[in-house]
Amino acid sequence: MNIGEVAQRSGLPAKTIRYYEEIGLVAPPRDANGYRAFRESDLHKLAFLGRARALGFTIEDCRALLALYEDHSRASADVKRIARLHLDRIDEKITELQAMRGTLSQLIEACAGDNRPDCPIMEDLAALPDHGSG
Amino acid sequence: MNIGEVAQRSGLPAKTIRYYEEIGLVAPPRDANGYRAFRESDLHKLAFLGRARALGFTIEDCRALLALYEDHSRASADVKRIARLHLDRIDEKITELQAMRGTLSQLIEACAGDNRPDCPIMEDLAALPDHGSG
DNA sequence: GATAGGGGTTCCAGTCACGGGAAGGTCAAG
DNA sequence: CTTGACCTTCCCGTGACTGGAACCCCTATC
Repeated sequence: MNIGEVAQRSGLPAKTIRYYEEIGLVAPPRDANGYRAFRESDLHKLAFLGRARALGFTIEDCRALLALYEDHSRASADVKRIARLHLDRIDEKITELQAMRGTLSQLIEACAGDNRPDCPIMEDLAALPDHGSG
Repeated sequence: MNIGEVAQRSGLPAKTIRYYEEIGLVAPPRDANGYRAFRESDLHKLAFLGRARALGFTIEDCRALLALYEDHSRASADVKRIARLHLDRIDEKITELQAMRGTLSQLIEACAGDNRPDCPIMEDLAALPDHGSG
């Protein structure tokens, strides 16, 4: 398979596939003309990577997961641990975003949104940070 | 004020303040020795930027907000519009993360997490993408 | 054999919002 | 005069790609 076909079947852009080769996630052999010659196993790895990335795993997580994917004597506990750590990161991010969301939506609701300059959003942003002297 | 004091009072790292100068968000004059000489107004701008960034606004949003901050004949509607667009982006991100969270937590729950290789997480990741022929 | 097009290849630069660290100038205190 | 804390600029690295230039390969057509 050339890169175009693999791109189509894995759902990844050709650029991304080349990048994954560069960082050592896949290592397709080359044809005599220099073209990458992807095997079915490469396609499966790339599809795996695409799915893992879609779930938000970092590239380094993906590298670890791919190693476990290839390791038929793996322990599912290892997979689960990686997934759980990632879930924790996601929860942190969600919490952070929801905090922003809370503040923002309050401010937006309080803002008249008319042609006058007075604006609770501006007032909030303009507040100097607390130096907490107590 | 030198950069150290402004950093402390604004809560921003000196590095970040220099970066904000570089991209034109603040323009403190210089002392004879080449040191940046921040005015109170610069401090206020920087504190404003810090707060806006903490709410997740992009630098370009910040640039626009700062212009409105300085514009005493602004319309609060303009502020509100920027904030609302940002809120929409936050909501998108939250939705995306919650989708990941949903899939991941299901998979994690279904995974035995023992020393056997069988693992629903791996099975999910290994699925080839649908080519949707119908 | 020339040409057009649709593959493929490499390499370089840019993204976003900084952070780290080197190499060097400045200032107040002892 | 030295120490040490501050300040300066400059350049590289981050994560995970994306865009584009310049070039090669292969097939089909005239």
